[in-house]
Amino acid sequence: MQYFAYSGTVLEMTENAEPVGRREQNKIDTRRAIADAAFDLALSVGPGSFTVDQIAERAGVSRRTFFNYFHSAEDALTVRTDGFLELALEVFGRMPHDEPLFDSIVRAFTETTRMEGLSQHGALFRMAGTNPDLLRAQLHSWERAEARIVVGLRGRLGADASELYLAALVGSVLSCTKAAMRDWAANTSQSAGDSGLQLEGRILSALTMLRDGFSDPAAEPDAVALPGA
Amino acid sequence: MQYFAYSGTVLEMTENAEPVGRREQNKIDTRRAIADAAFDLALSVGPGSFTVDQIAERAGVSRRTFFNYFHSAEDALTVRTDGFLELALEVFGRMPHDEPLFDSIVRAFTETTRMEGLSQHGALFRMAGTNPDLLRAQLHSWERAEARIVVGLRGRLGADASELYLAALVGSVLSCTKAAMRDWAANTSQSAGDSGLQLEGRILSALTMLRDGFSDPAAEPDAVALPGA
DNA sequence: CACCTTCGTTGCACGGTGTGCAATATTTCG
DNA sequence: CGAAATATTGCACACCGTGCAACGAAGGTG
Repeated sequence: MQYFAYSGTVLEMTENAEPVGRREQNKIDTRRAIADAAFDLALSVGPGSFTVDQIAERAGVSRRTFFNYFHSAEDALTVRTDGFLELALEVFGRMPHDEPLFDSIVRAFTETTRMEGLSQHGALFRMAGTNPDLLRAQLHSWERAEARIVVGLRGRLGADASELYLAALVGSVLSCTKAAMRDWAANTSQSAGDSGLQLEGRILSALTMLRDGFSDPAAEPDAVALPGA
Repeated sequence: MQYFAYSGTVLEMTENAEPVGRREQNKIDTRRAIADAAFDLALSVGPGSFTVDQIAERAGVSRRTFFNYFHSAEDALTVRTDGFLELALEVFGRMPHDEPLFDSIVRAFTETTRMEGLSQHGALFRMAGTNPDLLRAQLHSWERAEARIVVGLRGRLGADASELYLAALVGSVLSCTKAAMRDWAANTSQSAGDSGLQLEGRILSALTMLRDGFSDPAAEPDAVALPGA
């Protein structure tokens, strides 16, 4: 129950509401313990090479309890992806509404890259390359985020935007971010100290391409400066 | 073995190479029979509400043979999605290389909507909305297509384009197409005779938004004319 | 504190999944 | 035809995902 392999992850977003009882705190701890156990196992023996029983045992819960929290072993590995996207949406929500939309989007994602445990995301992306089930779980995670972001963006854009516009825009933005993260995960060693900056640059590049309608195939990935801060 | 519920699907693309022996033809038939059986069941009892054994029985093969062809029940339902995207890539490959890239992309997708069995795609999209596993399988299908299209596009653009540019562009194009198909599936009755045109219009709208960098949230979804033909 | 209510955890059972393996049936080719 | 190549099938087995009922730990009330 009290298993902590990676002390700091994205999960503490849910710990903000201060008056949290033992019950809720226990659930948060359990969820974290399971997610951490799953991630540890995925790192050590490889994704898809371990069973739910192993996760449960390592997390100190029963097999049945695992399924009370997650639908599958792969789902336990998308907690971090979910957290990243949830955080990005939250950051986006705090952007001033009079700022140009594109700048808000870019800043929401680039500032989110300064979160903790970024290197774990790289590992997850690389793992998804060799495990179809994990890839599907991650794609689903992005898909869920897409739906939430559409809702958030509709509030900002109002009734001017059609549903098709919203879906196409959000889908494209997330595709570009995904592409940036994949490129970053594939071409960055996990021990690079400045990997956060490398990711920021790639996200900015991809989103700038999007803003410009992909009119310049020869756009230099790293030749753009970051806006704001 | 000789089960044919839906006579015409996308699958006959693989039947072009004429000198096909008995062995190969049998495999194609079996694959089709399984896919059709799965689709029939999904339509009649709903996705996720039937077992692999039922598919196998309806297709006239053993349970074990089903797994020789597909990983899961949901995978058998992505055959049509795979076919659509494969066809789009093939059509794109036949576009003249001196045509503007954007026009080629739009034509590749809009012309692909004239394929047979289009209404089945609408049904699949709607089913994915109520079944997470099916949704994941479909997302995976689009993901695989993305990888193939990147390869095809790299050949056309040459070394000018960075990997990030390619991935972001293809991902965005597919996201827009996906958004168009979802919007179409959600807002079009399956019995509409002109549903193909409605889909074409939506794809053109979404891709036009993409080309313009999503600069106009108030873009009229249906106010654009189709290029070519 | 005692009591009761609420709710999270656990074990159990059961049907379904996905795959390795060996036997069998079918196609291909000399 | 006969042998090699390959597809299908049954079987076994580990694992998955969930309903259910029993148990136990918070939380509230007097």
